[in-house]
Amino acid sequence: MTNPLIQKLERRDVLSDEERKVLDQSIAQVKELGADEDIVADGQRITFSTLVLSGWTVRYKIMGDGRRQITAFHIAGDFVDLHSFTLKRMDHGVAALTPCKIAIVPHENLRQITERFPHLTRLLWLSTVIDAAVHREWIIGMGQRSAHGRVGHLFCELYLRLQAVGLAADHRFTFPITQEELADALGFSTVHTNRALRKLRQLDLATVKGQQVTIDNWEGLVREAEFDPAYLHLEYEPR
Amino acid sequence: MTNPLIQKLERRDVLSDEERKVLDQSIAQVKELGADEDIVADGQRITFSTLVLSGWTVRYKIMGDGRRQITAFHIAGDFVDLHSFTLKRMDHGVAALTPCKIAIVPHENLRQITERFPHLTRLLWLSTVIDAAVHREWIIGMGQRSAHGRVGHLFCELYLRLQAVGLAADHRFTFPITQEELADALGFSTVHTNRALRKLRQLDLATVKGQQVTIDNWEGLVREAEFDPAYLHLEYEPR
DNA sequence: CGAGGTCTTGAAGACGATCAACAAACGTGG
DNA sequence: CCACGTTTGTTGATCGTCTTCAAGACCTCG
Repeated sequence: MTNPLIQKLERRDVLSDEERKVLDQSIAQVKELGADEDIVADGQRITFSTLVLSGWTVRYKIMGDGRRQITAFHIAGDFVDLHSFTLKRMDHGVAALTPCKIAIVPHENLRQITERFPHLTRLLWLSTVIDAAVHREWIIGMGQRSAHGRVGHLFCELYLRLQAVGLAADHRFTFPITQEELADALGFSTVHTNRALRKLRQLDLATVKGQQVTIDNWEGLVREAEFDPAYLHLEYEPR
Repeated sequence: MTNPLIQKLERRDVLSDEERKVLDQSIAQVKELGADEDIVADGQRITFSTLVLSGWTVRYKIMGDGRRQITAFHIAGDFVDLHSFTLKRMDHGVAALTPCKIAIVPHENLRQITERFPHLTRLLWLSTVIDAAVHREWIIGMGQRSAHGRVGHLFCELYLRLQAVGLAADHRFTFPITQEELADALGFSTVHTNRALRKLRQLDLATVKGQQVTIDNWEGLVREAEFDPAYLHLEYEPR
């Protein structure tokens, strides 16, 4: 199996053989996790970062009253907490949503990449910067988009991200997320989330059936959700 | 005047004389801007980044119907669009809210820093990663906090950020933002924003008078807004 | 001093939360 | 393979939050 991070980076720039090798060698350990297992705890001081090889994970924060806000979904190729390399301490938790395979990359190995491989460093930096761009898009959605627009926007985003690592095609993808988890990401109640999904169905834009999302009308959904893929920065560029 | 970026970075790690010098020399030009002037346009291909030396700026996105979502406020020492160094293309606009003094840092100079100064590179990377942490906290607020909690949280954040560059003390700071702009950042109507401010006043937590914010009860506001400064990563650490 | 921008308040209506009940799907043990 | 319990999804009803529209007060700066 090819390292999905390499696949993701090569979508945006050329990697040399040496860079690919360094990335692969930076992995100290591969682990398997069960669904709902914690990967990193909020507030934890940390000396390694975690790369998702397969499965879905989330970043989240628990509020005083027990409510949860999910701030990001992560899939194969995503470095869930690469930011902890410079931050040193987590400001949120990370958990597996589904059974996952993850790679542990010690911060020391990342530090050596920054010392010796400037171009690769810029690409890793790019990954965290794209994460931030996705965060901004979520802020925009939460501030300005309708409920069903928010769900639709997320579906568009996930479809393109999954497609970039070969996990989606034909406007369909596996979505192993309960409505409760989706609600925690959108900042809605589960009831309202359910109604937003119903609205997307009624508008013939997207359908969720089991763990399968089908985008029935991509153009229409893009229009309704005001989705502009620019923020995912999927273009090939020298960085 | 000392470069406020250096002040901000030195709050988090040691800079060598050489690193300070390199940062100062990376500035190609200093410009003065009037209030409401655009700094960078959404979608623009860009070859330099902008550092705020004084004044307030915002990142924002305009929706199809003309509504605006502000995704970040920036003050002295903030690199408004350092992320464009790796992204190459803007996915939002940046504008001056007040008259500003800004420094232009060509991407070529940043590239050379990544080639020759790994530690300084990590600190610049850190800046973008803290931006992302702030974005996440905004997502959490928009998803879970009450209206006045959201405003209060923003006040706590801005107070600490301003304090870190010597622009606030005694739980007061200058806040040159209209309620309309504040509303665009919170994702509220101006009317509701006004009522959230009134509630903070009624709870004796914070008061806005003219362009001055006074936090009347820091402990109380921190509790009410569930503010935990950890996400600002203001600690001193070797990075 | 007057005019435009900003702030404040009231009232009506839309949107989203909560509570409650039931249906459907899933998984586990018999 | 079926039965049963548990989790997840769906819908209705009621209530609170936030938006919109509208009007008046307060600045501030030419």
